[in-house]
Amino acid sequence: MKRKVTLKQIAKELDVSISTVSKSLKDSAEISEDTRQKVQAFAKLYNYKPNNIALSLKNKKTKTIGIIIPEIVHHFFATVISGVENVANEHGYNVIVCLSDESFDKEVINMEMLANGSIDGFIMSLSKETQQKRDFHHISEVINQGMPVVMFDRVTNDILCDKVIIDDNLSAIQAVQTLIDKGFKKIALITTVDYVSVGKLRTEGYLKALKSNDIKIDENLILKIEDIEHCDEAIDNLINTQKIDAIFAVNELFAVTAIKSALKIGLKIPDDIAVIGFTDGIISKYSSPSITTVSQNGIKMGGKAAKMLIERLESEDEDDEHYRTEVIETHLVERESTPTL
Amino acid sequence: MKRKVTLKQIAKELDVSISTVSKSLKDSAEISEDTRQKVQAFAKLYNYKPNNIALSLKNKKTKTIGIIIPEIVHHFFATVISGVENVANEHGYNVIVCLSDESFDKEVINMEMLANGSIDGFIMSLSKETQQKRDFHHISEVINQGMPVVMFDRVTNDILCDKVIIDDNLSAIQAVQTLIDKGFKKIALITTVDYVSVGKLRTEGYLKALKSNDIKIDENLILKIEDIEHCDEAIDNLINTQKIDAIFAVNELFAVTAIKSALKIGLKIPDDIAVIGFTDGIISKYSSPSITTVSQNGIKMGGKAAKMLIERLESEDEDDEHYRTEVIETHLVERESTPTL
DNA sequence: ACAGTTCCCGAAAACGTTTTCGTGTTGAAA
DNA sequence: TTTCAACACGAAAACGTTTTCGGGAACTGT
Repeated sequence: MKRKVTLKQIAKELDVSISTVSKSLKDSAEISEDTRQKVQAFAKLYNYKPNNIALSLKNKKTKTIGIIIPEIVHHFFATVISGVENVANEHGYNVIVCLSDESFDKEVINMEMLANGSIDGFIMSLSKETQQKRDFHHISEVINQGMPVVMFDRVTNDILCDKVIIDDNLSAIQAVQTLIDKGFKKIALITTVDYVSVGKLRTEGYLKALKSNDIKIDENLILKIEDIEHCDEAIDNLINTQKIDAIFAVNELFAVTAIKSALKIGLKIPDDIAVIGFTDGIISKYSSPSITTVSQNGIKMGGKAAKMLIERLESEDEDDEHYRTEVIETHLVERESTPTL
Repeated sequence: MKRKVTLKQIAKELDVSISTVSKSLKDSAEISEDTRQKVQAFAKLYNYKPNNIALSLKNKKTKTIGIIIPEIVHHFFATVISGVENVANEHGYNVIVCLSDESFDKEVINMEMLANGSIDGFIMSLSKETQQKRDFHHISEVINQGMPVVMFDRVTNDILCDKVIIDDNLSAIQAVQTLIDKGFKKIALITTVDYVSVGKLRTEGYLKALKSNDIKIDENLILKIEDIEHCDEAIDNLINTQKIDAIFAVNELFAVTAIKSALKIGLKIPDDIAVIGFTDGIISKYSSPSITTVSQNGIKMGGKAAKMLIERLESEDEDDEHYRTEVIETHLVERESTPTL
């Protein structure tokens, strides 16, 4: 076992100073051709690579991005990481991932851990609990210390920073409008509780779309899921008790559960019930029938977020207070769960 | 904006030495009650937190684990990360994630990047290309430098290190045996090319199961997928041209694709064709019909891998050459794609 | 009053870099 | 020969910690 070699060891071995070794490896003109070659050969032989930690300490830059997300097993978040990783790697950055598990406390702890020098900046999406409590002090604190933050998807207006989102409201309107255009009238909504920012916006979109088409809103057709683990029962109940011809679901889990529920009681999709979901993930694609969804390109979101963060990290003027909010465009991916006209 | 405060700044402010500050914060008995309190109060006021990078440099420990996986958008790998993250956090470790994108070069580059001090140890699963090339020098190099590595799922015998796997062979045998027990005779296999270690093992399991039941092997029923992106055509072809009554697929993508293909030509599942997949993921659960699979508990695998790595990192004798291979048990999750007896 | 403790604190090294500045040697020009 | 520049290299500081060691002051016991 040969441990990593350091400048000091090389210096000792070749009987020169540490500075000389360092400069030689950087091809500094200060060092004679002879010495340079000798040092470089030796370094190559022993496979010298500078120690990242020492560099980080010296440069006060870690070249590492911290990501904090609620869950990684959600396909959407996985794609975002993938997008971040890609762009980060291109720029020589690494990615350190922390999961909040939708818990406020874990989010705070993770942020504090990473904020003490481990990373150069954050990319994050709020946990449910954080959105519910509306407590963002941990984030503003980090920003105050001069560490840039980019929020995506689940964001808040209470924090001033760069953001990457989709237009949840408009996308929902368009999805519901599509259903209306296809002739559906009794459109149900399956959504989350209101404190989840994106759920709320999509719900508002649903309402707006109905209103602008003079369809009266039936509260019985609106299902707000509290407990995601047991959404089946609630959805079964909705489908069994209400007369509906279409469903707009704010995520793909609700959409696929609705489909399974409808199939279970012998309904035909899309003939008896049409379904549009949100977040174009793996479930929608491989469900039978496959599900029409509003695509929410996680790779693009992650990539954009990484780009914004890195630009800020490498920009000249440190504290540019001009924050941007990028809106990623969405589009409807039409599949088997909606009829073709 | 108030930047992070350091020991030096506190020392200057209170007109004591850096050592005194450091010791005070550690409640050292060396420092008088008075001074300690004064320092601690000041530190609290300014929210002092020690700089992780400096600590890493000093302690030669980063308290960070590096994960290298082929893809993060595969649900299985996401669950593994989740498992690692959980255990890691419990022990005060962070997790840095790198994706190889199934590419040998990216795997090597990522390992080299992280190996230069950024992390204390690796948890990894081999990329396809690496398995094909059978070139593992980057891994043995890292191990040689004294950095522990734990491999999971896609492992190799060419490297001596801790490993976490499932018994792919046995699990496949059991799955196929289940199909046989349920009365199926014409069982097709949809698998990967042979250089993917787990695919090969599962294929062997299929063959063994058939042999031990005196069912003769029909090469026409064995489909080896080269190009995963376009597996549809190949699978369509298999189902359309061969008389089969059951399918064993080595992953859930193949399984769900087979189901969609069968449904397309009007076959009933599980009556006309039964299907068992591998890797109990989100697709199998939410497919219609839902898919019977061999569960491959990623959370548990990741957790186990993290535990093994941390144990090694924190063990007394550095280079304990006694490597272990943990086998995570699997079980068949029976769903709608197989008939109940 | 003197030695021996005890108490409290600071200096300095160490981790591995990079970089600034200083210095000794050489050679050439005056 | 003297002077000065060019050249080649080393010392040291800096990043932020922790920890060992040494030493001055005060106190104890004779």
